[in-house]
Amino acid sequence: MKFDEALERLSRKGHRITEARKRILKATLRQTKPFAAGDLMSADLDLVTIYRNLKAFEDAGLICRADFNDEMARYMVSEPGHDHHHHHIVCRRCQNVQTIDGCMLAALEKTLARKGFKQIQHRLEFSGLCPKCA
Amino acid sequence: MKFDEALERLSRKGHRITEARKRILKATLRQTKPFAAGDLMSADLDLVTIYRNLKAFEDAGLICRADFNDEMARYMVSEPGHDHHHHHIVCRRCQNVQTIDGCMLAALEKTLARKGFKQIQHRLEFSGLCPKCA
DNA sequence: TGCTTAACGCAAATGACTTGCATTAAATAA
DNA sequence: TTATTTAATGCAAGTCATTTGCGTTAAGCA
Repeated sequence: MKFDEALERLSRKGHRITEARKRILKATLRQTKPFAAGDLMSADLDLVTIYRNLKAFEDAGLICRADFNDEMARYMVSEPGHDHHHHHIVCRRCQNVQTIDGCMLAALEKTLARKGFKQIQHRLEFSGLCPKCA
Repeated sequence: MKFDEALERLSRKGHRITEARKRILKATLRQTKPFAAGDLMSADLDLVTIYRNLKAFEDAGLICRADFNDEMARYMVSEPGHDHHHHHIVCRRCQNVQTIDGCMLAALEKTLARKGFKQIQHRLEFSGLCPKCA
């Protein structure tokens, strides 16, 4: 995701482009792993402003939440072109993320649908040691 | 899970059988949906004691955590005989849970392993409207 | 260039959960 | 059975991520 495209998307959603927002956006786009609000912290930014901006970024589709099992919300920068349904594998050591394209759960959802379930959704996250860390 | 078997398992793990523990255990075994600590609250029980007991129950394998996306920990009573790997589908309306036996993700994990990932794990939760609620 | 209102930053609140500590009472040994 | 040990309890207070209130600042439009 490029900085200018991100600004454009924010604008289009009616969010103002402020200095703080630009700084937080830059820090966000710099992230290569799932990150938490605290990871964006810097001396000249209020944490509250970071939280509010993460909400705006999520609203504009710049980032998406991907909680793991720890106690805080994690986000990942959305890659345009990956807007469709997909899953991730996160390295438990280096936290790097790879996208797993395609999803083989349609068959199972169909089975559940046959049993009478409606509006089925799923959340699936893989973790492991990535090739570098293994 | 039967009350007496649960007590037995707690004992075997070195946990004492106290009055408060028995009361919390009874309330726990009464749950049919994923429940949170607060769901076990009652006038004569301290929330702290509930938290500590949930930890003991988890340790003894009586319950297991199954977080959904909300802000608190959820637990489900373990059914003996379902100790193997499986997933759940939770109704987004009535919160009822059904077990999905078997897991079709082995193939995908194999693909990931072929790419060099090690010690792969996954977390998968389905949600939807159950036949009754649909 | 002035107006409206979103966004900011500070302080304080929230809510789930944990920790410290003195007291009580299981489980075990005597 | 009784004494002993130490886990479990209950209260108060503390964490920690996140949210809310509010007065002030400034973005973006008229």
